[in-house]
Amino acid sequence: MNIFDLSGLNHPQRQAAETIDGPVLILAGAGSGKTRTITYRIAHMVTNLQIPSENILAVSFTNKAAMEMRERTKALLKNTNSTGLTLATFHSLGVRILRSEITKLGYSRFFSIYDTSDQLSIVREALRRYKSGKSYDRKQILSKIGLLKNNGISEVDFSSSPFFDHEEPNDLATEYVYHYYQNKLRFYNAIDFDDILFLTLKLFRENNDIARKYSKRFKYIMVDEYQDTNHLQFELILFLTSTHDNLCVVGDDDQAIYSFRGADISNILDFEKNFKKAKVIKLEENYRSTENILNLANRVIKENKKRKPKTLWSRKKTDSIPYLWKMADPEHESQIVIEEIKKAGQSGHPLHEMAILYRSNQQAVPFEDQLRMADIPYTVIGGQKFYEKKEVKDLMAYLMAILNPNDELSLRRILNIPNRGIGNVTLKKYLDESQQNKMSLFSAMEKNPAIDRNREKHIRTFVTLIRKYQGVFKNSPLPEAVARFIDEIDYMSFVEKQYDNAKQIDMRKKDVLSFVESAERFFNFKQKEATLENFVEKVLLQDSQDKKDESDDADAATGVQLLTLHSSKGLEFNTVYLVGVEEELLPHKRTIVQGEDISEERRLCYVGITRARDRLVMSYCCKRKMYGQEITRHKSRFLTGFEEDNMYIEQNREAMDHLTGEEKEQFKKNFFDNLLKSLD
DNA sequence: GGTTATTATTTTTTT
DNA sequence: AATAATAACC
Repeated sequence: MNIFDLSGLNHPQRQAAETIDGPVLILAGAGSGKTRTITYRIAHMVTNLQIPSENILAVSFTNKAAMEMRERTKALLKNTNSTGLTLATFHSLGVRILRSEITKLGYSRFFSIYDTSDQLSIVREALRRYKSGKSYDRKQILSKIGLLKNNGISEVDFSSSPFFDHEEPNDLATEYVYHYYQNKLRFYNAIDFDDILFLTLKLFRENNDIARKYSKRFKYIMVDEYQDTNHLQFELILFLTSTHDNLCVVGDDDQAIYSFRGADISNILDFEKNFKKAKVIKLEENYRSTENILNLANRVIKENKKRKPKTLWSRKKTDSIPYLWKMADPEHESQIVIEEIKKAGQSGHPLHEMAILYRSNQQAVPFEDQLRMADIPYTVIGGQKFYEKKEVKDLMAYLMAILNPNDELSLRRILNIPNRGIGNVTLKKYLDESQQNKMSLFSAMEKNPAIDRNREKHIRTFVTLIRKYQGVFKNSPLPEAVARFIDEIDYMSFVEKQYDNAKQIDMRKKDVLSFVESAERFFNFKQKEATLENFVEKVLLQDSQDKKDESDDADAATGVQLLTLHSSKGLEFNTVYLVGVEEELLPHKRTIVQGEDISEERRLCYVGITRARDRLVMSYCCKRKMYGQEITRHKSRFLTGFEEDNMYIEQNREAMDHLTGEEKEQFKKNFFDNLLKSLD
């Protein structure tokens, strides 16, 4: 029998890995070897304790974290059969459960999943019907609906819940919209992201046997990033542990950064209250950052009041101190940072060990420009989602309509793409027809294609197309079916017609091709399970299970890494450039105006600092364009008030503070020499 | 039915 | 500044 060796763990880590039965809370500070501990724990359970891998469930928050865990576990268990192991995000687990059980809630198993833009268009429709002189903010109403769902409140319960204020016009509008919205979704056989958790919970509540079934299957449950779980997720965990109490949660209250999504930090703070006899294990030794970086991080986070007491420490001593660079504007900022990265790259530092972290996605733009100009490879993590690109969305809408013709939103999107002579007027006629006969738009078209004699042929062709491809997708391999479909509707010609500039066309076509490639990879990876519904789900949940294959041939993981502070959680790099550390950006303007929860912004800053192993450079700009206007900016409050402690060195890069007088003269001379040369 | 011009609105973070 | 929604046009 194989023995899995746990001696590579320190004492508390080992204790965490060996405490298998009963509730366990692992308070894991930044860089304390959290993932290592979890993966070793799993390996210990499977190899040493002979626990069948299908009884183990590990849930994490983001796909990236899930993938990292998956790979590291796989590496530890390479000689053992661990295929039954379930490593998932809450959402992917939810979809998996709903796929096999959702009929009990009156949906068909081929439900569509709607993203934010789909949601917004239904809200817009609802608001148009909700006539009341005043106009409402769609986004505000949608986020209220999200808040309600994340607190387990259905459209029926809203008006009698504490979330409802009958004197607040926005709530009255939300009340109407919420009903309208849910009715539409049910009619379309569609669910939104929040429904994935909401409906899974509903399913468990109404069918205790199903909840017990899953609880019996998952006898050992681990939840990563527990500080970022919300109320729904907490209740799901309660159901999953209804037949046992083998629950191990891992988290760090200092890294709670998802409250905007309903995350409730009291889940972790009250764990010992909610789960009696819970063992608490603290991991406080940081293996990642140098002492100086860690000291700065501790200094920044210290200002937050409501924290679990802990002292992170590191053995890594160095002389180098974090920098704060003062820049003129974002162009200057990106220029200086990229120059620096270029030099580091030339002297042998691997590019993928350097990361640029920022608060909001749009900050990436000037850095991308500079990197492209300097011909340095880079990867932007997150940003515009693959499925948010117009062409991908079109194709996805087709796939969803083929899967679920009741999905009116998808159907309407692609009805006239490419142009097939079914415009708004015809659509209107069929919408009326569908409403009158209480049938879906697609059924209306199929049952009565001749409402308008002139359009009959077009309608028939469209209905036949969808029906035909339902068969094709059933009977041929996914990538073949996708390619054949794109060919049949001559989508590439349509793309060509849409744009006049050749470069644009080229890029859009590439998106279409990578969509096909992604289907191919999915097929190679999943084989028999590469069904249409699984593929659609994968794209929508941004689940990159097949990422490994991707990086094998495309070197996706190389190059400088560009990502938001949010998506940086759980990752680490040798060098971190934390850019835009300014008031109104970090902390973000929105949180300052609302006058609330600045502590979360501070945690965000803390997360950024603690990503760095050896070198940390922060920067801020003196001016920045916003709403098309130039605005003066200031250093973030998170770095003010302790300048004399020398925890970081501030340099004015505009005034070349980092150079000696002699170097400055040399620089100026070189600058003018180069200028003269370029004039020749 | 489709295209273009004008106006209004927008900027946080992710599943 | 850039984009989406609406109105006016062909």
